[in-house]
Amino acid sequence: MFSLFPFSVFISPYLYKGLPLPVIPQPEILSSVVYNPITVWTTSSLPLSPLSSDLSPISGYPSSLSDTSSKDHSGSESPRSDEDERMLTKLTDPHGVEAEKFQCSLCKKSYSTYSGLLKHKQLHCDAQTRKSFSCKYCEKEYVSLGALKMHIRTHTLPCVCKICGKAFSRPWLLQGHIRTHTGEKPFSCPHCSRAFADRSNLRAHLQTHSDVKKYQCKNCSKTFSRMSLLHKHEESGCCVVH
DNA sequence: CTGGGGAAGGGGCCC
DNA sequence: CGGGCCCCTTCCCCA
Repeated sequence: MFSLFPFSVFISPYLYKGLPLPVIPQPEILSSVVYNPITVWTTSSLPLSPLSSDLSPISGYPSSLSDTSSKDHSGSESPRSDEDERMLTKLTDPHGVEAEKFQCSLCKKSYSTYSGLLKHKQLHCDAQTRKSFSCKYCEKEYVSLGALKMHIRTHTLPCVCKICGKAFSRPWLLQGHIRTHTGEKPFSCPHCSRAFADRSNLRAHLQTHSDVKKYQCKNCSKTFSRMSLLHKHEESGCCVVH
């Protein structure tokens, strides 16, 4: 479904990623995407995220801005995993007699067809080996220990502000918080004099420079700069079927 | 009431 | 596996 949307008309996150300093792209670079957003979203047609990191870098921009160094989103993923390759390996005995061709890497059961193996994995092995990590502080569950540990930090709040004592789950949250004390605003709007302590807030601000807002009510076609404003609008009754 | 800014939370990805 | 950084989203407050 995502292929239906011309993502490239939006600000590419790659314009920001990987820059050593929070350098904001020059107006002439941003202008075509900031001032002329062609597409608006409705809540029913919204992609998971209009500025999703699945976006392709805007073609034609300098590579220094589209950043291919620190993060490679160029779609180098292989169509088939190593495990799949192993599963597809033909199993033959030392005498060359072909056995069942496809073997489960987990329980070693063999199947004559790949689809048979896939079915087995989906219904049996994968389900059995799928682990669940539960938080001891709440009822959340995660499929990986790392994700759980990350979540637990939201309970333990190990990062404490030395100035006011407020605690945060992650260092960069604390870092952002400290800016509220120092007044540091490293993210400047290229179109006005405003500056922001948070990059996301700058991104939201950039929408206010756009003539056409990208979040559109599917009923009255009114557009909004933020999804939250669209939600507010819809909840206020515009989209109620009379 | 609406729109915008400030602050913060949480998931995903890369190194 | 953990840290760092990315992103989007949400909540609150104010003009």
